[in-house]
Amino acid sequence: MKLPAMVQAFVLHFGEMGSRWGINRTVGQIYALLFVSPRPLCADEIVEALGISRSNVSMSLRELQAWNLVVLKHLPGDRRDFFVTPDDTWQILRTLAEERKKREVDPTLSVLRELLMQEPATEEERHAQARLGEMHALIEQLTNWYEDVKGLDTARLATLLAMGAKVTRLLEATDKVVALGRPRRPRTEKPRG
Amino acid sequence: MKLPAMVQAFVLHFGEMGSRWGINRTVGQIYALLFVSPRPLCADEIVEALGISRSNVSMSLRELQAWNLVVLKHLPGDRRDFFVTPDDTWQILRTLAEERKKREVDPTLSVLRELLMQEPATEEERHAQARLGEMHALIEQLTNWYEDVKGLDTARLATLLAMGAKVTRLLEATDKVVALGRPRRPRTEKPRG
DNA sequence: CTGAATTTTCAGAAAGTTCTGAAAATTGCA
DNA sequence: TGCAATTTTCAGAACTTTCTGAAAATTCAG
Repeated sequence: MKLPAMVQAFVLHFGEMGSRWGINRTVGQIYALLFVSPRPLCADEIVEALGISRSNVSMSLRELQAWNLVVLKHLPGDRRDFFVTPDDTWQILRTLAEERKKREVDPTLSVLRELLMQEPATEEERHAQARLGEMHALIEQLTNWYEDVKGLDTARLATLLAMGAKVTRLLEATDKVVALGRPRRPRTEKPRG
Repeated sequence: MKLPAMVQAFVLHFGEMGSRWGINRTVGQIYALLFVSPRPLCADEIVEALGISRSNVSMSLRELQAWNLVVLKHLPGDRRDFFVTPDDTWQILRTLAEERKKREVDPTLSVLRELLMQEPATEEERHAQARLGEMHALIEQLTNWYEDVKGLDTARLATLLAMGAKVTRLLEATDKVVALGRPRRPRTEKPRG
């Protein structure tokens, strides 16, 4: 590795974190390297920069492509495959959230749903099922929120984040204002333009 | 294992997922077992139920306690340690979020901050630092949101989740209402990109 | 077509992690 | 105190994941 100190530190850290995030060390390092690189890199440059085997780079790049975290790029007059990370850092976050949900949440949700369909045979199973029901409800609330929010464009998402917990205060205030002006009615959803 | 079929299925699934979530198989299984159990279990009961070694149970329980995902409980007139998961499923979620943030986000944030303090020596480092700055800003926005929201009581948190993306519509509506009462000003932000 | 450049695959080596059994330490009762 | 019940520790066995080198496959210019 003959990288600038700053890049090196970042790459190594990302490798470490990679393990905690369920992507492996090499994959994390390659991602980090591409993320800070001012231009597309080809496999051999990555080999050179990280001091790992060519085959490892090849396999890790496949994995990153599968996760949509890097994309392949061809340079004119060069036969080799080059790679970059998407520019938009928010997009990276979205991708990551989506992939992790697919791998880490959806399977559990579907197992829970199946188990909740079953008739509990004993008191013990009845209790277990009730507990599973709680967990299912909770995960479903979270994923519904996520599905709802993930479609927002970046500006709105940023607004939402900036607002944070203040939203609930706003909601309460709005409720009161609405309550003042109107007799109570069941509210129907308005579709958005 | 001589568990009810439903419990067994859940326990095994959670074990599998455990690996994807960075906690290991046994830890996942023990957690799942305690989660659906109608009463506190002691180590030997867990050994019996899951068919794993006593020492493994002991170590895994330590880990779960460190994560605050199970708590120790003493039954009157019994010398053994018993274990339960906290009842409130939301609390479990909060704990999990907090622990994962500590392990998976905070270290990165602090490395990024350090690297951003440095003077870039080359053009390459300048570019890398700009990129790291983007990542830092993004993670910080997320953690700020999280810090803000995590203090909400469960009812408000549920409201917030239920509201989801509709919040931004509400915000825009509120902006307009507020705007009516005030002198017009040029807007910096364009709606709907 | 040929063959050099490049990428991919895969068996097994290396490294990392999880799990066990045996032994040590702790606890609290008599 | 002594002792049985219980929990903890830890070296190394078993298992899993990651990484490599060598070989196969693909690509494309001539």
